Amino acid sequence: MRHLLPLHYIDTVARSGSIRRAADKLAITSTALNRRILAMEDELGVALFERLPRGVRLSTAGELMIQHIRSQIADMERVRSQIADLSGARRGHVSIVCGQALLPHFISELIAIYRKEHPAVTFSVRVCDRKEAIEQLTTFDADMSVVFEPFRTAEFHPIGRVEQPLRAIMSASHPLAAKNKLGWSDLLSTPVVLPTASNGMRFILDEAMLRKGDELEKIVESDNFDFIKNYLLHEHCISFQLPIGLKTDDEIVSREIEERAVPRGNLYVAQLKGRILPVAAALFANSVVKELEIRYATSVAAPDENSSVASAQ
Amino acid sequence: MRHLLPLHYIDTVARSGSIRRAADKLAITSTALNRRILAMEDELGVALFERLPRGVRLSTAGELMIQHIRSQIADMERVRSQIADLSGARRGHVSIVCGQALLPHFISELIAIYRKEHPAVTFSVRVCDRKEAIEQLTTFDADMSVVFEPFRTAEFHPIGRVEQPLRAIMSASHPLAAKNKLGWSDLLSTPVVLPTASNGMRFILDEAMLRKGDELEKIVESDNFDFIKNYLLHEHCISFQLPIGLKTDDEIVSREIEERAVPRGNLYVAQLKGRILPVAAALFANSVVKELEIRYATSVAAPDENSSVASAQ
DNA sequence: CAAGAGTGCTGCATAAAATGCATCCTCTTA
DNA sequence: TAAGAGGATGCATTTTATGCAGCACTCTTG
Repeated sequence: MRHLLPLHYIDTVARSGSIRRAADKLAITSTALNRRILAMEDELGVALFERLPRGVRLSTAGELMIQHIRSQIADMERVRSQIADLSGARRGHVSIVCGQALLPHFISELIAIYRKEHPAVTFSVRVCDRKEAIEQLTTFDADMSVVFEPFRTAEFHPIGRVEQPLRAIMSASHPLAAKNKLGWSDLLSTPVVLPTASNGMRFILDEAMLRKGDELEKIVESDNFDFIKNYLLHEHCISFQLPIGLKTDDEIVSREIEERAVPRGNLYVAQLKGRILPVAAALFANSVVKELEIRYATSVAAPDENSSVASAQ
Repeated sequence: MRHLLPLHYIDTVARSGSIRRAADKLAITSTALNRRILAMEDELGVALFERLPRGVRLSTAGELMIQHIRSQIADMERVRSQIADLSGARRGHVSIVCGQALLPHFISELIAIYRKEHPAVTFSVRVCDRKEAIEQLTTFDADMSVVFEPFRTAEFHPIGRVEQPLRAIMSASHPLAAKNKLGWSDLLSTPVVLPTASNGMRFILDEAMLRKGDELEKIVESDNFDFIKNYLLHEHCISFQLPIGLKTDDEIVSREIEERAVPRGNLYVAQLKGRILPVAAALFANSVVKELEIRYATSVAAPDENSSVASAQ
């Protein structure tokens, strides 16, 4: 879209932190880019960027402007998608961020199902922690997020929610594998491998420890679930996983944990508040919410705000 | 704003219904304008306009696009206003549509008060009926509306509401002026002058007549309140007005009407759903809502949806 | 039925704007 | 103190947009 080229330029500069770097990405000279920015600032009457010795940084006015710019670019994408929808072809792109537990089984399966019906829709999926999720939404880098115990701000707009208890995972040969349900004392009786602090499960566990006044015997910490899973095979210890992240596996087994020991957490599907998603993204978000409710709905499965995804007409 | 010139062009063509007419308004040749539209359609891959023998009309895709365009232009205005706000000067423009009753006293007074504090803010006020109000909002021609018994659609977002009973108005010498409160039979006993069908009061009155099964003796109909008011001085008849539209006046007096005869109606302050108003408009809208509640709040004065105007940070 | 007015569209010459190159100046950092 | 990275600027060049004249078409009108 030609008319929002200037906006795209500014966006790139803001992300790059330097006009020359942005110019490289945009495949134009820094001169041209620089002058477009000067022209825009001239029109507005204020500087959008503060000039620093090592580059540029958004000014306060720039912050206001960049939010407008990103929303306009995203909204144009929505319009394009709706227009494409008119001519029969349901095409478009869906950008998702999700927690690590969601990615390997749940999200991948749903994307495959969706793409079977709409082969013209492409996807990008990134893993991120509970704090990054909302950032990705506000910068319009992601259309939707599916995250366990996400940071919730004013811009965070939940469109679906299910509760997820933590389950203990361990090798089949671990002594605790003999029990069906583990209590707090069981968890204390064995070394544990924990996800890093940015993870939602870790958040729940840290709170549990604080409340109980006990510390789990943390021996290894990692932000990679595959690593954790493999480590359990080498030493007799346990770790944790959400039901949605589990896969039946002979070597690794999972056991229920008493709720009074470790409370359930919430898995949220969310979008940016006030945003109207492109057709494809809205449809996919709906399918995620629906599937979550079918598979994991507990007593109260309805989201706490508004269950309906902003419809795309 | 240079970058949304193409968008403004399309908007003008859509409003004008012809490329040549639009070109006149924009002070460019029809050639240039035509080519910009062709270029835009080429980029999108679909025609935004249907070519008719007597001009052009928005296609379905164009309808989608024009909504995006108008919201983009309006939102840029908001950003400009917020940026101006940063540098201390609170400037901007507020565009209001309101019912005829509101205009002469209430709105004019509030604008004067507001402008005393913010002299750099300009206003435009247009009178419109209950149906036009929502149209003006959706086309972004008005920032806010203050209308009695407006049409309510999905795009209509109330930010304030007060109830208003209808009052009977008549010359001081009219026989009914002797009574303090009029019933349905009183209204039937005298000829009446009615506002036209597009008016909210007329809507209430028509419903009352339908329910009662009686017809008021309608002798004159007009869409102009000044005319109606003057007519009351020439013939012994009555008409109707809202408390907010009344002014103490020796020649014309007003009398309460029993609620079971003619029910109260609602006066709404509203904006377009999902829109973030420019700073000045948001502030003025807030002042209108506040003032309405101070002056006319009944038992339940809170609006039925969300009382807070979308804040402008 | 024919003339006329109004419409969108196109080729070509011209005017305007954006771009790239070389360069300058400033500031940080090793 | 020298080197490097970064933003601004003058000037020639290329790209883009504009205006003029004219075409094909449709509907209105006398």
